[in-house]
Amino acid sequence: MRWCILPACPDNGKPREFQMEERYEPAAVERAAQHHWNSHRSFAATEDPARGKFYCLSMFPYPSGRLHMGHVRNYTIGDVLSRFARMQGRNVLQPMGWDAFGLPAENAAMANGVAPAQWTRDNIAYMKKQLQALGFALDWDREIATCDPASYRWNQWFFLRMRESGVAYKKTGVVNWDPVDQTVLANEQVIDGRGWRTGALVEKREIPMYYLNITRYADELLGDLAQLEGWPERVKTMQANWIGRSEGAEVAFPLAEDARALLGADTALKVFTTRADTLFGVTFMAVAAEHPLALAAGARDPALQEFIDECRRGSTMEADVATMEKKGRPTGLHVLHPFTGEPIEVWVANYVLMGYGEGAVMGVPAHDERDFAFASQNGIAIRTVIRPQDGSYGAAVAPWLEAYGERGITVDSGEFSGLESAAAVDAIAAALDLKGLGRKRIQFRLRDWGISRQRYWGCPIPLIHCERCGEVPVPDDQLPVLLPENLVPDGSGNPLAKTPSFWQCKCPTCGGDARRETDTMDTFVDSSWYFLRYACADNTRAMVDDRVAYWLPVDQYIGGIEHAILHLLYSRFWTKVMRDLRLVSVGEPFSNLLTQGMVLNDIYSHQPAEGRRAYFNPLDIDVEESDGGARYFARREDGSRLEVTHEGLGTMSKSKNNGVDPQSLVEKFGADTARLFMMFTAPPEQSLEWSDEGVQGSFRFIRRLWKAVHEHVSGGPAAALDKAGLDAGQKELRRAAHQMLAKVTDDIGRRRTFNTAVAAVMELLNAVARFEDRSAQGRAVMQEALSLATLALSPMIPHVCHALWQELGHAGALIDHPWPAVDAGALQQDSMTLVVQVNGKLRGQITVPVDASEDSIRAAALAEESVRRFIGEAPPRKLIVVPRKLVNVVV
RNA sequence: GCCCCGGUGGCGAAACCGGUAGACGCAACGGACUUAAAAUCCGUCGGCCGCAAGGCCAUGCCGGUUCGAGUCCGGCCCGGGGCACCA
Repeated sequence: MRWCILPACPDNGKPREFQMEERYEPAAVERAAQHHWNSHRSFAATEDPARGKFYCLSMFPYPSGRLHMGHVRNYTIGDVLSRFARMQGRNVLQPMGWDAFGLPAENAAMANGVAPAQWTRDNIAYMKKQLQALGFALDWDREIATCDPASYRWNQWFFLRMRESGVAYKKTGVVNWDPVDQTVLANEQVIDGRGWRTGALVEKREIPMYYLNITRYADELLGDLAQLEGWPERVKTMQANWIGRSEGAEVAFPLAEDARALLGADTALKVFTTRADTLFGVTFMAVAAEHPLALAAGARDPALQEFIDECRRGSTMEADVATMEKKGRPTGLHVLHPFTGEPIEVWVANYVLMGYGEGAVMGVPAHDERDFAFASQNGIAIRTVIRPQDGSYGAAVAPWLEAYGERGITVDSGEFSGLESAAAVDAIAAALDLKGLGRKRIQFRLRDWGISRQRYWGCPIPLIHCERCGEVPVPDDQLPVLLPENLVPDGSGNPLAKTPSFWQCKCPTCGGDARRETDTMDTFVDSSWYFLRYACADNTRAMVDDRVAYWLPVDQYIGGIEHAILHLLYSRFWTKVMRDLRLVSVGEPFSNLLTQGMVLNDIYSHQPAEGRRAYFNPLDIDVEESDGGARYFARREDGSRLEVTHEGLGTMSKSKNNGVDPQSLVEKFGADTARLFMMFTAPPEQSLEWSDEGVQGSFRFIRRLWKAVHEHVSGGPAAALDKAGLDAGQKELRRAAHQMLAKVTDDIGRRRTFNTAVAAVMELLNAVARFEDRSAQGRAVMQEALSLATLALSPMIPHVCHALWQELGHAGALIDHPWPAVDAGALQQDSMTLVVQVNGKLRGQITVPVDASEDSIRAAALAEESVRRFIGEAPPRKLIVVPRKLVNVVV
């Protein structure tokens, strides 16, 4: 360690926080910078109506134990944008908190016997230290953890308001049931249709649950997407498809004699269809296994009942349902065609879901691919009732052709024959309406949001069940319903249901013995409004206050693309409900959205003959290449090796054991290197495949920057810059510096491509290294270039820039310095280089004055030697001049 | 299965509105410095042909539009995300 000779500081008499060393020592640099920010409370945000606010929000983490690279990437992006906005004069709020309820805490409890509360709070403490070490410009005064009663009491309070307004209601829903553990399983806990701990075949079970009526807002959630100009198009497309508005018709098929005998005379089998024009092609009906008609038929037919039971096994996941073999059984019951009165047999099919639409569909094999497959497999008639406009096929026969599904002209459809599809839909719907058997209707794919969870580590639903009074809300003045924090789940059901001290209570209405609700809320509830709470985190008397009106909407939201649908849709919905209950004034919570790509890593696993699949960290894998491909071996703690399967790439997660802990990176290279690496490696929206290499390069760059400043300042203070008196070389470096600044300003501010911003500063630093002019003006230009580089990099690597700024002799801390302005004069050039093509192929270059006329450019291009060689004697057929870019000679 | 996104040198990437493909960095290789190593600095670095000048090929695959396509259109293959109880 060596001390250098310090240059005098021109106008800064303040003592140095440390002496500049020749070597870059990240630990000392980061300690000093963080000390400055903390002691000046640089990031504590206060409401100031006079200043333009900038609410910059990153999705809060689940406190899983340690930060992972996805967090570092996410929070560095947010920090760069926050610090950039701050330098541009905005009043910035960048808060942080913890999505602290959820399943992993219960899993950890089962594995280690630690109470979820303790585990969660320990994790929060550790991860908070990690976040602080990374130097994020966060206002920690507003920190919230969703497992704190101060936070979740407002979930409960607002749930009761939603219940009063009818947004929250109760109905039955389907869950995964593990018959051995007697417990409800999350989809994640169902593997190949079996419970992850017991291996037992999972059953579907219907239980009462609370729902939020998000479908009431479906139209608005869809329509308002158009306002969200600051959202990525792909996210809006995904949400629009998820909401899935479709225009169609509801059709009621009256029950035939056989079905009426079982179900009563008044009922009809209702379906929704977007293809009412194919109504005369219906040759069967399919209902879900849980449909009343199926249940009634099953009761008198043991073979059918067996099939219904089979349908009830397996998972509730749509991906499973969609990929499983399509099966069906006839019920022997019939419904009547609404126009012809012809009997149509009703089938039970495993691909029809009770939760979708009416739980029943009409089968038109000739014009629907899935119905076609089902009919072919089960020997059901196929009746063509649509002819394409060009008459390109006669009857629909195997194999299925795309054309069968297209719209056209109706045929063999009674009085509705000969109509174009759209007209046929209108005519048929109108006729159905007259008969009272149907009407046009809009159907959404979106389903209501079930929020009940039969789990411990979540927000208790504030209801009391009384035998006399029914379901009674917990009075507001008794909120919050506190979650006991000392329970340890064992995997067999909800511990709350086994804890009488929790559920035993008195009815608030009659005072008699009553039972408290033991279900807790989906954790998506917590994340649907946490961003509002940051604005007023210390308010113990109300969910929101005036400060919410100041900060909302969020100006920039940053988070993983995996949240493109559920979390973002639920938050939009929740905000609209709060608006309708007059708690907030905005209808959309997030003005601008940046969806960060996932950080991916290899996944290695081993499936033992019995028990759970084990995952191994990529760091513990040896790869052996051979002719037949690669084999993978996991090194185990006892020194043995186990051959494992490479499952491919996947998002870094605890469950796949493929996370990379940023801690070692920070300890070895410092926070700035970790931040720079994440920003430089890929553009933020793109997924990033992890690799250890490359980190060195980021560290090396910071060290080169440090060295360049050190060498410069050791030459003493620089003279004042005389812009008009520069020579060509000085002008060139100055132009490079301002070009860099223009690019970085645009890349951070508009394009949000931090990788190219870093590359631009690297290029400038390469030019600085080549610049050997040590004259007074040479050093003045150098001083400006290094100062601009420091400012430009400061949102990304704030610690080292804090130190370098002082070294460059500037008064005041960098954190309080505004973003610099580009000097247009520095960018001016006399000549420019144009590319010359012949028939679109690059053949040469010409250099012309910037103000050259098009004619002189044409002449110069044609005179260029290699162009003449390629065009030969032939006169050019066409000359294309693209201003400031190129000339293309076409022969 | 359905919806969304991506695929460019050995690797991460750049090319912003259809106009020089590979900026910037990593790795590798050659050299300088060093007793040595590290660090640092200089140079080479898509493929093929050529002594060179230069030419040809090349942005997952096949086809199209255009004076000109990594970029636009159609079809396919592969990878990733989501699919409502992981968060």
